[in-house]
Amino acid sequence: MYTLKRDDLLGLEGFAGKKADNLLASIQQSKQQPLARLLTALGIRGVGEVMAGDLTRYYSDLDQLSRATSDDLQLIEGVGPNTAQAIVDWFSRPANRKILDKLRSAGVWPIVSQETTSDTSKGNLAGMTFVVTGTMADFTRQGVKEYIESRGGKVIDSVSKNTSYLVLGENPGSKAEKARSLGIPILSEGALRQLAGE
DNA sequence: TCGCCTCGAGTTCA
DNA sequence: CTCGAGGCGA
Repeated sequence: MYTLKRDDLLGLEGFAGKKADNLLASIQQSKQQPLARLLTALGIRGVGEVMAGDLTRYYSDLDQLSRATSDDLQLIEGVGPNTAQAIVDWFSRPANRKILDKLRSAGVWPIVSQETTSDTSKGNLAGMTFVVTGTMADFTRQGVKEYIESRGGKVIDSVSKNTSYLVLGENPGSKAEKARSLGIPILSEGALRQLAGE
């Protein structure tokens, strides 16, 4: 694999020393993403953001995961025969093994990340589950999620009777209706902050 | 068999 | 962002 050199950049217009250094540093930085993030990007059927996070709690790098059998995987909460098989199949494909080789030789080989063990025992929202619908004024969706999770709450994306609160924004979808019919308490953005103790 | 939850793809809007 | 499909656990 060809590795971009600092001198390559210096030949380009507009790339004086500092800018070149910044770019190279930025590229290096991009290789330091959490394992769960890379796992999601592999495109294994049934493995999205949440599943990937769960998997990294049991397997701390791709080598370990690639050696897992279907039975091993099914011991994990939320992983059944179907998903387990999809994972085993993915790692058995020669084309995918090549991808892994390339990642490894490019230095993209994350091990388990710092995050995710967000202990749910702390924070004002501990033990509560939230569903967010509509658009928030002061938050991006990711932002609301982080806000809630950092205070011990959990964010899921469909309303059920287990949902503690529905956080309602502008232009809500069908979730608002469902929450109402289930008698789920509805929170405005401000009410959420209040509940969180702001 | 059913309800809950995640995934994944389609839509809409700035 | 929404919403339907389908996997998983009970």
